[in-house]
Amino acid sequence: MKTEGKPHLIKKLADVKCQRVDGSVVPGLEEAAQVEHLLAEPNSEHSVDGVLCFGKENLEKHLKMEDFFSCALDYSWKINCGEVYGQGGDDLKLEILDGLLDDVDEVDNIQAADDLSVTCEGFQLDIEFPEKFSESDCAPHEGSNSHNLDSQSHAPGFSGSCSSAGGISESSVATLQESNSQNGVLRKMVSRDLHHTFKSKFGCQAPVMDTVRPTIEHVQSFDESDDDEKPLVSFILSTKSVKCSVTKGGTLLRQKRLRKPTSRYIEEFSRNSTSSSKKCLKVGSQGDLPQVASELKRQRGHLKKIVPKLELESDSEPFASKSEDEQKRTKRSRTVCDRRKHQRMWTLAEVIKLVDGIAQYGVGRWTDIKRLLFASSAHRTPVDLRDKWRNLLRSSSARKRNRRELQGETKPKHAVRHLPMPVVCRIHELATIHPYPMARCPKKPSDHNYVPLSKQPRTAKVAPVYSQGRDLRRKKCS
DNA sequence: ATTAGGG
DNA sequence: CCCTAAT
Repeated sequence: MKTEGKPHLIKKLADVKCQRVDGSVVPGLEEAAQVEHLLAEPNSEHSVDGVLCFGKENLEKHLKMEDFFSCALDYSWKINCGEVYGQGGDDLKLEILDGLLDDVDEVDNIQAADDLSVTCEGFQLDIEFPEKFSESDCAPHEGSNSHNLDSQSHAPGFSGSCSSAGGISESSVATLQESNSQNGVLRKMVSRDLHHTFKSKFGCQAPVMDTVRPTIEHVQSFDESDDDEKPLVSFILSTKSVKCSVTKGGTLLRQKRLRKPTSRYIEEFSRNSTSSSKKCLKVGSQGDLPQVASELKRQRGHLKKIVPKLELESDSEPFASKSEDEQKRTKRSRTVCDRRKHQRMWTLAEVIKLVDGIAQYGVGRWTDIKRLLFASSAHRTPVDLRDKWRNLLRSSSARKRNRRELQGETKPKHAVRHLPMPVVCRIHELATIHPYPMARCPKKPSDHNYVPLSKQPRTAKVAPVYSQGRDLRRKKCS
């Protein structure tokens, strides 16, 4: 805030508990200083006239602001204010204008926000139809909200509050009270009207200052954590947190917003940097690849933790859910893309190694196999090994079946591609020997005396008997 | 953290 | 190959 050169203001503010003076609030206001319309000029140790003129100059703006507020306050505030201005006593007028002077920066602040009108529309919509959040509302809302987000640094209290009526009234009230906190009469009036309108509107008591404050702080925290990209996402998140308001801390929100994209970006980044050329990956650059992988993994874990919370919060928030859907859609498409890029063919050597490892350590000890046999290949995670083994089993069984059923056929199409017979035999052997629940003894266990698999450290539960190779997809039966 | 299982 | 639930 432009505190310098306005000692009287400082004093005033100090009198009013300096609610806005602490640095936490500043971001928006500092930017407002750049708008520089107002408080520069009235610097002329404003006599009352100066104040008046100044106030009149900005009367329009003020009225606009009223419009803005009235959106949330059902116009009663506007009317009241107009009356006050039109017929009120001079004292009152002066006081109001004086208050306006102090507020002007804030008003301009709001004005400076690119699309006040849009914002107002958003508010109005929300206020007028709080009970029917229909799909049709969503699109315009999102549009307006993204605008809002662009301007949210200017008007912290307003962005992100459009979503729910409660949120709006809360932050609006907050802003109002903030901006009018220097003016006793105005303040009283405002709060009274606020309470009145709020009461008539929502049938309950208007929130008190104390309940309001956390919202503001929260919104601000949202502000500082905002990043340029994904305005929608950030908006939604902020909205959610505003909705569930006071209890939720800003840190959680930040985490949510930061983590999710980050993992994606990291993933993408690692893809782009590594998979641009496969050879490059296979030969070199393995030094930092594991780190990336582990990082990815870790973040995935975080993600897992965080996402459910997110879903919890999103209950019955129509356009939040919609945009979440959007998120999912984009995410899905991206992941599909990534998956393709990711894919690395299993070489025969790898398969053999895997089979060896399984024969050596047993099925299920994928981490061991990975650590001991695939230590050099960073891109094969234990899960990959397991997947590969699964596929091998499936394909081998399929091949056997094929062979048996259609003996005359030339080649079992894609059943097992290019796998040398010995390997397939080994796979089959292992498949019969090792207790991998799904694929074990796919055919007739009765006529086959399979080894009691005593050696296996990780003896799986007795597998249910499956009739066909397709049993891979079976649900587990009792 | 690791594994099983589904997609 | 990815994701998730279960352990």
